[in-house]
Amino acid sequence: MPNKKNARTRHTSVSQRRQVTIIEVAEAAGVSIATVSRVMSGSPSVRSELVERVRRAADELGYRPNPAAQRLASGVGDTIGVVVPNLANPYFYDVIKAMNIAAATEGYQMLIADANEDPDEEFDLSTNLLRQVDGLVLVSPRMPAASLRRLAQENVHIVLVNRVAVGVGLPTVAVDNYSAMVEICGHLARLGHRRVVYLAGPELSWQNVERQRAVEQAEAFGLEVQTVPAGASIDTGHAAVDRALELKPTALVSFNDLVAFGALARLQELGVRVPDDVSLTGFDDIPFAAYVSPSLTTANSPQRVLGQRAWQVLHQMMSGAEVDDTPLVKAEVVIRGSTAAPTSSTPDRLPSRPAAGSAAPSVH
Amino acid sequence: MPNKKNARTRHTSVSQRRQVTIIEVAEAAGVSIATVSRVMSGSPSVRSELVERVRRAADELGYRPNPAAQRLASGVGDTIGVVVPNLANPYFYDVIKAMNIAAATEGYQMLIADANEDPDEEFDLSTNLLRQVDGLVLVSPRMPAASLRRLAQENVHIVLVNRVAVGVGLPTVAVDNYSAMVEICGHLARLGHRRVVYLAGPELSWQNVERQRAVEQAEAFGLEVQTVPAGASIDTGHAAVDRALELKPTALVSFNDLVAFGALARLQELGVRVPDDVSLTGFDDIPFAAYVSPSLTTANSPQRVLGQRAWQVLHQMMSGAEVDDTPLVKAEVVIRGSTAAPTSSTPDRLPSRPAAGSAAPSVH
DNA sequence: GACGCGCCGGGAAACGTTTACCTCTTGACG
DNA sequence: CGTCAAGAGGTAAACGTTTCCCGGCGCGTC
Repeated sequence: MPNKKNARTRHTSVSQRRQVTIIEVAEAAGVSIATVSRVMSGSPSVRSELVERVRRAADELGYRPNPAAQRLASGVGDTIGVVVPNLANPYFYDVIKAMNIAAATEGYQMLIADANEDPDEEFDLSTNLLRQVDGLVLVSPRMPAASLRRLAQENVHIVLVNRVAVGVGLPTVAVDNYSAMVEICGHLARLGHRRVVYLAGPELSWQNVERQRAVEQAEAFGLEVQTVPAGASIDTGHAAVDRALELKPTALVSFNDLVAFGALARLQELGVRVPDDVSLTGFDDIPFAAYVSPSLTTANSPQRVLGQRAWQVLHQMMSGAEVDDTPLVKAEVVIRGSTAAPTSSTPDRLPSRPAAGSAAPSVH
Repeated sequence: MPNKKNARTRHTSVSQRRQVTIIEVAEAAGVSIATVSRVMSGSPSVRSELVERVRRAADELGYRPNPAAQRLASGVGDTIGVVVPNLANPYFYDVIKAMNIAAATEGYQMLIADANEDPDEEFDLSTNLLRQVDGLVLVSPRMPAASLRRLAQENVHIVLVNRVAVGVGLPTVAVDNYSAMVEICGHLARLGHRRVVYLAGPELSWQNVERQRAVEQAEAFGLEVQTVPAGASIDTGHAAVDRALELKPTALVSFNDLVAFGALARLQELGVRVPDDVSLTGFDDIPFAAYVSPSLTTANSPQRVLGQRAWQVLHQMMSGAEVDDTPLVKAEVVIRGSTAAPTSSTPDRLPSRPAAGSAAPSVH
């Protein structure tokens, strides 16, 4: 048995100390397990002397109740599930974080699942989670309304974040995407933009539908709008730019900040200046939107508020309370450096950087 | 009973359909519950005819095993726990995401806890999680070695990410912070920097200790190093700049990218140009480091690799296998726009912009 | 001084699985 | 033709709680 050249330290099996159960505590304290259970759950109907004795016994033995047994016996637990389309998107983290803080305060934990932008996986994950949590939060779910409806019939409390689904009967907490996007378009129109390309998000995303609807509505402002699919991430935003530029826009309206970042990177690679040659907007105002260069004009989607409200609503439901239907949360447009008036009349994207004057040759 | 002015839609209680249990399936299929259990867990010792019958019955009834009962009876589950210092730090996103993908492939779920940079909370959360998961991943834990040792004695498999703790006996997956930071310092020294301030991370962070050790070692390069505490987030980085500038450095070496972002913002507020007046470096290379302006010189800490390896190691432990001690993962230094040679000889940080005017008041 | 009512606390039945153990059947082999 | 082994599947005992139900006891009331 030649010893391997690779040093291995044996991190072998765990110590097999058996778990301390309620029975041992009961024996140590000289009471019945019922009493121990009562003490642990703070029932008022135990003499304080016994409470004391049980507490001490539990401490000394290092007793900690078995959550699986508790859940099985009582039917309730202390865990909520969260399903998000993509764990790499900072937008969701702020929502999750806020929700987690709120939930943790109340003693709840979070089981998190990443659906990878796949509606089917999303549904499957939700279905699985259903069985082991007391409540479920679906953040920006992409699954069809029919799927949502099926979930709604299950034996769990569910709240939707950033997805308004009519006729499904699930309480919802969402941002007013439409108004904010209209405002962004208004801003661009006022700057004098005419040809705009919308870098569209996931087709099945409600937020995308809303934002796109807003952009298209902006033709009322005299904007000429075209759409190019661009996903929801940096990569996909990056990849969409070339097609978008073929449409010779003066401004790029991105589905979200990530897409805008990707677009920005690609534009810079191409030598297209922002906002000089083309303006660029994002959506969400993730913490980094202020730090890119140029800083991003975007809409501040209040993730914290969403997270908190989502928990609030879920908690109400779990407590059997009637739930207020929360109105859409306003998103505030924040104007930064990535938008400006278009330079020439009919600006053609031309990477060439003529001296200092930037007289781009007019094409088309 | 005046009706409220606020429209409320009653999202009342959940439908009280009782759960379908294994017993009903057994009855429907005309077999014992043992057989159902065997079929569900894919035991080979069941006639295929029965398998078929049970499957059909289960499907028709919509049977899904109760996870709590399974866990209680079998002693194992399909959940791992993850504790991170701060869910809002993008560095962790990719680690978590990679880990989640790997784990999900194997049918495992993730219970996530955010310790809020608090070592005590970290320990408590870990202790809680212990009881309900099959494995635990502690990402960049700040808790003292003694606490880790206590956790190590518990009845669960634990792996540490980015925390090397000797004498604790916990397998570890970590980045070679030291070498990368030495390299960063070398880069600065080569550029001609002499006075450097290290914007230090959390004192209890192993990564900070390593990085700081590297920076201090850089005095061998002729660097004069001073340290200012700066936390791990944008805010704290922002707040630390003023104190750092009092030391009149030509370069700021940040604990991580977030701190660097905060510092950058503050520097810009103060009119201090980067890298002209002062150079700035980060660490981690989070996805946004390339997009700030100036883009950030930093070290690429391979989060994906860490996440994958962490799962790998944990999985090995859970399967009872012996675990390879993984070597430190290399972090690659990536040089971008935020570092340059210091301007004058003995550069007093002077925000003043010689050419274009703007003589900022010299602060002490 | 008996009776009844609250409070406490114990006994034991769930909760829904997994799995050890046992029985029965069937086929092979001597 | 008898014996034995192997395979299939059923019975029931865990797993560790919660909680229903009930008995005992002390005290107030008539």
